Amino acid sequence: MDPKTQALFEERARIIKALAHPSRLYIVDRLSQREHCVQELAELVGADISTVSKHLSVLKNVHIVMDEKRGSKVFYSLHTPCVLNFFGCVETVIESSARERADLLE
Amino acid sequence: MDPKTQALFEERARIIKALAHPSRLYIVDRLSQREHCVQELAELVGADISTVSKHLSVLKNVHIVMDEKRGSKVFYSLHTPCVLNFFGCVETVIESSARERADLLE
DNA sequence: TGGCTATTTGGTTAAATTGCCAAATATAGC
DNA sequence: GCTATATTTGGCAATTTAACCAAATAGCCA
Repeated sequence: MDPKTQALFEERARIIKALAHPSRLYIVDRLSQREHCVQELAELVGADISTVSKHLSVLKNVHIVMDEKRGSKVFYSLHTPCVLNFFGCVETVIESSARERADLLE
Repeated sequence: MDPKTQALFEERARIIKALAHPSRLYIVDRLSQREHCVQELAELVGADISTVSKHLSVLKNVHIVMDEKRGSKVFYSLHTPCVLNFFGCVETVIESSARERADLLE
């Protein structure tokens, strides 16, 4: 694989990796409805605030979310809502493997 | 997060995690053109055959690829070509952050 | 059968990820 | 300035992931 191609796929993997965690996917899902501060997200996810803060920074590093400080709170929102299209594709994969399992049972 | 929701997002993450590696993304890309045997993919990726075989089994576990044994070779192909839609979304994210960097320079 | 090729699996090591706690930082209000 | 609230950061232990080599497995053909 030539260096340029490698760099391209590494960059792509970096984005996808940021999404490759249940809590982060859930955060993205919640943010698709409306912005939330860290505390709210921590409660929704059911994890320590510091843990959620780190998840958010992972998402921010690849520009999937953005943050805005208002008062003492930091509000997060989707910066690239296009990632929601991922879910549709993922559902298709899940359905496809479910269908396959069903076929095996027949 | 209730157990059912959690299970859903864990399942989604499982699919996305399978794609979250440069070599695996490249493999999917190559398989989108045509089927390949393990040896060919190992050469394309530039890694040990056993390494590529393991990457393929990760992709097979989530039904992104499928394999078919013909003679002594195993040919892999895309089982859920829909994952190619991912790339478009990922490109958008990359462009968006590139645009942002460009804005900062102005 | 024996040897050859193709692939998978096991083992080991290094690196990355995750989660929590505690400490540091920043902001608001008194 | 002091205190309370909100968030980030540092540190650490546990888990997972990735890569290679070597060994095991499977199929082909002489």
